[in-house]
Amino acid sequence: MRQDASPRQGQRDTASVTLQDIAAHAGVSRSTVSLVLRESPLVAERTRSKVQRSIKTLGYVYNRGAAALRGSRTSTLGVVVYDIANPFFGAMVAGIDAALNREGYVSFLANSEDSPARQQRFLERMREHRVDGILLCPAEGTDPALIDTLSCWGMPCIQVLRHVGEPPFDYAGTDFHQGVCQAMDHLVALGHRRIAFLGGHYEHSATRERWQGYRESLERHGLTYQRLLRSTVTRRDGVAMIQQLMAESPAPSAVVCHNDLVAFGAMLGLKRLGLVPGTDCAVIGTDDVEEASLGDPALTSVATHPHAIGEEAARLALRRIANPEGAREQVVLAPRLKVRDSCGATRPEPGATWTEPSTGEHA
Amino acid sequence: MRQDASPRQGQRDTASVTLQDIAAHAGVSRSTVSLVLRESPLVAERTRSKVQRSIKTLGYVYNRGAAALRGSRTSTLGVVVYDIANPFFGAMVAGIDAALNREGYVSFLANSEDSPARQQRFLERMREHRVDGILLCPAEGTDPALIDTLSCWGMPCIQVLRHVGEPPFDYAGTDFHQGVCQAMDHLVALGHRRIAFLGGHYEHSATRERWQGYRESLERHGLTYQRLLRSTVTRRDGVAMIQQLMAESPAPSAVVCHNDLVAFGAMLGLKRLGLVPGTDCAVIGTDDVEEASLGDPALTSVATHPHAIGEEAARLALRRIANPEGAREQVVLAPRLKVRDSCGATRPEPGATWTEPSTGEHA
DNA sequence: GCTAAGTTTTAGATCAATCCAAAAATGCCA
DNA sequence: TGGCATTTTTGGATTGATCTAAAACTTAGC
Repeated sequence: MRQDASPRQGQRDTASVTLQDIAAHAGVSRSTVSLVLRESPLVAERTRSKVQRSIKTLGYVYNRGAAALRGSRTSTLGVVVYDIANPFFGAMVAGIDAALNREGYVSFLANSEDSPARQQRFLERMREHRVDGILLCPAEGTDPALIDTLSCWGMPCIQVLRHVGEPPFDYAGTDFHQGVCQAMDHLVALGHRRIAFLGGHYEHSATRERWQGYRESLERHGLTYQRLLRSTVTRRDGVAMIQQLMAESPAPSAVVCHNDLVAFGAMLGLKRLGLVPGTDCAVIGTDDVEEASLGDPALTSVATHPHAIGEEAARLALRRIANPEGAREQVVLAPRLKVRDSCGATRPEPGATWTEPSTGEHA
Repeated sequence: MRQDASPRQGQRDTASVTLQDIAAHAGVSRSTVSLVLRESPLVAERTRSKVQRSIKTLGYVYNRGAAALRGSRTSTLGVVVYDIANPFFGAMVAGIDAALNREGYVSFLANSEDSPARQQRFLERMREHRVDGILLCPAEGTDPALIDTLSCWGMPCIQVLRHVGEPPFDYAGTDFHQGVCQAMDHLVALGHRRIAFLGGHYEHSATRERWQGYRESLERHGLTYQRLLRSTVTRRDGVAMIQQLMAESPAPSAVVCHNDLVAFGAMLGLKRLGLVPGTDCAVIGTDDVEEASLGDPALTSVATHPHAIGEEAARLALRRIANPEGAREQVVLAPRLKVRDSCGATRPEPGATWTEPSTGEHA
C-alpha cells in the first residue's frame, strides 16, 4: 500500500510515511510516537528507542504543517527589510539566520523596496502562513498604526533599525545618536569647527536620531557653524551635497555622513573638485561596511554591527514568542568609531591602510 | 484567493474565523466557500458575491497551512545562498523576491556560509515544511549526490550560479566562460600579451568555467604567457596575488580577476607597490558590483546581472513546480563587459560622467 | 408535465499531526 | 494477593482546509 508512487532512483519512497505508519511498525499508538517525536519525558526508555528505530527504518519526515495546524507554533518567522542588496542588510540577515538556526526556526524574507504597499502585502501573506512573529525594518512612510494592527492580529513584531508608532514597542537597533556624537567628538578633538551633516531622508526614526546627535554635539561643543543637508542616501547624493557645500563660503572642514554610501560619494565629489579627502575636508561615514577600509583614503566610519543587530533582533523575537505578554524590550547596541584615514587623523601612507580583511566570496 | 479584508483597528478577535463560520454566516456549505476562495468558475455569481460579503464582514484570514495539508502546494520555496552579506547575493535575492512576489509565492532564506552541513540541515528543515521547491547555490564541497537525493525527496531543485552533479539538471546562471573571454579579447585588443588570471577556489563549476575561458582565450590569441593563481576570492587574496605577480619577471601587463573583490584587492596591491592600476597594470573584475564604478580608478568589470539571474531562477522554479516531469532547463545569461578606467582603455579625465567617475589624477 | 442534460451545491472523508481524558500497566507495601 | 499511587500508553476528538462523488436545483425539449 506504500509503493504507489514510483520510487526515483532505487531508494524507497519515503514521501508519505506518517505517524500512523510508524505506530504500526513499532507496535504502539500514534500518540506515543507523537510524544517520542516531541521528546516528552513521559515515554519509557524502551518504548522510545523502539519507536526511534522504526522512525529511522521507515525514513519518516516530520510534517510541520500538520503539527502547526493542531499545535500553536509554526517555527517560522517573517523578516522584512527595505533593501536586501545593501550589504548592511545582508550582514543583518546573516545574523538573524544564525540566531534562528540555533533554535530550529526558519524565516521568510521579503524586500519591501521601501514600499509600504509591498510591505503590507507581505505581512498579510505572513498572516496567512501563520508565522510566529515578524522582524520588521519598516518601509519609509509606514503608517504608525501598522504596529497596532499587527498586535491586533496576534503577531509579535520586533522593529529593527527604524521604528514607528509610540513606545512601548519591541525594538533592536543601534544608538545612532551616540554614533554621530562619537564622530563629532573625534572631529572636534582634531580641531574642526565647521562640521556639516550629510543626508537623511524624510522623518524616520533612524534619521531623527542622527540629526539630534548632530545638533546636540554642536551645542555641547559651542560650535556655531551648522549645516544639515537632507537627501536620499546614495553615493550620488553624497557627490551632489559635497559639491554644493564646498562651493559655499565658508566651506565646512569636515562632514559626517548618514551612511557609508553617502560618505563614499562625498569623497568622490571632493576628488572631482581636485580636493583630497582627509586633508582638504575630513569625511566620516556610518555603518563601517566592508568597503570602508578599502576606500582611497580608507574611510573612517561609525561601526553599527549589523550582524549583531540581526542576532539580537532574532533573539528578542524568540523571547517575545515564548512570552507574548512580557514587557516590551528595546535592545540598542553601542556603535563604535573606527578611525581610518578619511578624517585626517592619520597621515595616509601607501601600505598603511589595510585593516579589515574581507571574507566575502562568491561564485 | 486572498481577501484583502482586515477590519480596521482592533475590533473583534479576527484570529479564528474559519470556513465554517463563513459558511454559516452566508448560509451555504463549507465546500462552497472553499470554491469561492479558490475562484472556481463552478459557483454562481449570486452565491459568490454573497460569500465574498461574509468573508469581508467576518474578517476572514486564509489558512495556508491547513490548505497545504490537504492540497498539494504550500506556495513556499526554499532559497540557499552561501554568503548573503555579499551584495551580489543581495541583488540576486531581490530578483528572486520580485519574481516570486508576482506569483503569490514566498520564500525561506538560508545562508549556508559555504558549509555543506548547514546546507543539509536547512534542506531537511525545508522538507519538513514541505516547500514546493528549492533554489540552491550549492555550498563548496557539496556532495553531487545531493541533487539526486532532493529529486528523490520529490523536491524540485534549481541550481544557481554553481552546479554539481551530472546533467541534465535545472540551472540558472551566467556564462562565466564567455565573460572571461570578453575580458581577454578586450585586453588583447588593447595590445596586452601577458595576461594573468587571479583567483578561484577549489573545483566548483563557476571557477572551472572561468579557467577554461582563460586558457581558451590564450590559445585562441596565440599567447604564450600563462599565469593562473588559485586562491580564495577575497580582497586580501587580491593584494597578495598581485604583489607576488609583480615581483616576477616578466610581470603581467594585465590581470583578469575571479570577482570584483579580488580586483579591488589587486588595485590596492598595485597602489601599495607605487604602481597605477590601468597604467602600470590593467585590472578587470567580474560581477560589476555597485562599488565597481566607484573605485580609484573605476573598475572595468564583466557584469553578471545578479538581479536578472535571481528572477530567471525563480521563474524556472515555478515552471518546474507546475510541470515536474518537464525537460530540465539551463538558463544561462550573457555577461557584458563594462569598460571603465582600470583596464587603461579610457584616459582618465576629471569631471567625467557619474557612472564612470575618473579619479586617477589624484592618486 | 416529464425527462434528460447541464449547472450548482453539499455531505462526509481526508490530510497528518496534537491535545485531552481516561485506560492500562507497573510498582510498592501491608 | 489486593489496594493504591504512579508511570505509560492510548483512543477519539480536533485543527481548517480540500477532494470526491453524489444530491439538488435549473433549464430545455418534446
